[in-house]
Amino acid sequence: MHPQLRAYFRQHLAAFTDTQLAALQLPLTTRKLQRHEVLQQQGEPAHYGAFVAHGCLRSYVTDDKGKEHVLQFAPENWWISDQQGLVYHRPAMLSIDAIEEAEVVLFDANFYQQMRQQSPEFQQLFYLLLQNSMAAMQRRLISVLSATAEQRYHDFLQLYPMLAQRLPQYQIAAYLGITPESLSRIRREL
Amino acid sequence: MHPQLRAYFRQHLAAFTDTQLAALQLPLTTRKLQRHEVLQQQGEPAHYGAFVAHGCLRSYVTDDKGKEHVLQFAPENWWISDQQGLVYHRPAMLSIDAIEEAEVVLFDANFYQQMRQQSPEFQQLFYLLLQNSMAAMQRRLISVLSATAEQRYHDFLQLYPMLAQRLPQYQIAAYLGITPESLSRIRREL
DNA sequence: CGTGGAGTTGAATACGATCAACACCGGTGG
DNA sequence: CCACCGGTGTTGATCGTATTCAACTCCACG
Repeated sequence: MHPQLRAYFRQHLAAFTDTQLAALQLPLTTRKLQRHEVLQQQGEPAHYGAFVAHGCLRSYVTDDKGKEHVLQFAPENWWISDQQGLVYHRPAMLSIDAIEEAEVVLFDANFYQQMRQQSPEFQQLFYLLLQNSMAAMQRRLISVLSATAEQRYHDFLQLYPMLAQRLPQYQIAAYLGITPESLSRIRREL
Repeated sequence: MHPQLRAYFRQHLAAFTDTQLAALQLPLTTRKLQRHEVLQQQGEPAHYGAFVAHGCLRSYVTDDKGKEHVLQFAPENWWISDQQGLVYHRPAMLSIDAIEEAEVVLFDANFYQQMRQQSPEFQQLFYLLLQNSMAAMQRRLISVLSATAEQRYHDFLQLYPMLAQRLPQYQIAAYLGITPESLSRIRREL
């Protein structure tokens, strides 16, 4: 198992030692990604989800007008996948690619089941993760529905100051749901 | 247990008979709600989530300008709650009230734990439900980010034709993130 | 060098919000 | 039975925020 992932599990699963974790039989493969390399294409079968060991990925959709909308940024120690596509073996609704050169640990559709078999603690962990993503997405939906572009940008700066540094502006714009031009104008007022 | 809830579990949990379900010790209480009766106030401690036996509830937030934004409609056989508030014993981010006169089955913060103890099938069921809500919320976020008000309204009609009949227009507008006036104008073009 | 991606700026445009007035309808009480 | 009322929905005029399209700068990288 990738050391970064082992460390992650150690931190989130009290009941395991490094040795126990190393002994786990999980269907995981490590892979390096170039900048802009695509892990998954919207519309194609979803083969893998990923744990990001380092670098940064994003999930996004491309609408009919060709505009990209970012759903999630995934820097180190985040998980990213098209859950629905993986679980139900349906075409992915999301594309996933690397914003920076990255190293990821890939898992497939059986991963969740196999983890459950090895320990119910994993299931608990993944339930919590899902719950947190859900809460985050809820907050985001509310903010898109109720706040102006400027407020949303400031919220983003508050919430992810590191990402705001790291990411190109047009990616942030695609996350906030505004054009790069609008974001540029917002930033001018500072 | 409320017969509507028992029927629901029977449908979603293959392994249980009615007798077994009736024997389960779950902390559930049934309650009737008047139209507009508030089950939970944004900012106050989250005591209960609800399974809707009949009628229709909604969860929503009120922003600083006093505008309401609907997160979810919950007609018969839907679950509705402020997950985060319940689980982490934090103030609720959402308000929940009854759009129509309703009958609900309330559950508290321990519900999930107690269900797990009685059978892992419950955990599985709730994981799936959570996954589905997540997917729905994702689709909605994408549609708010990428589609016009008109497109979103048509999507809503497609997805929830029944609800569109049942609900007052201004509730639908609050769900779509537009004003009642705008929705009225959109409907004129038909 | 020079080429292309990222960011900025300006002018015109579009979409939805706001504000105000009014129509419609169901219920309540005189 | 009718008058009144509040809640819901409609319509019009105006306004504001963000988009679009185009041009231009800057800079990293070949």
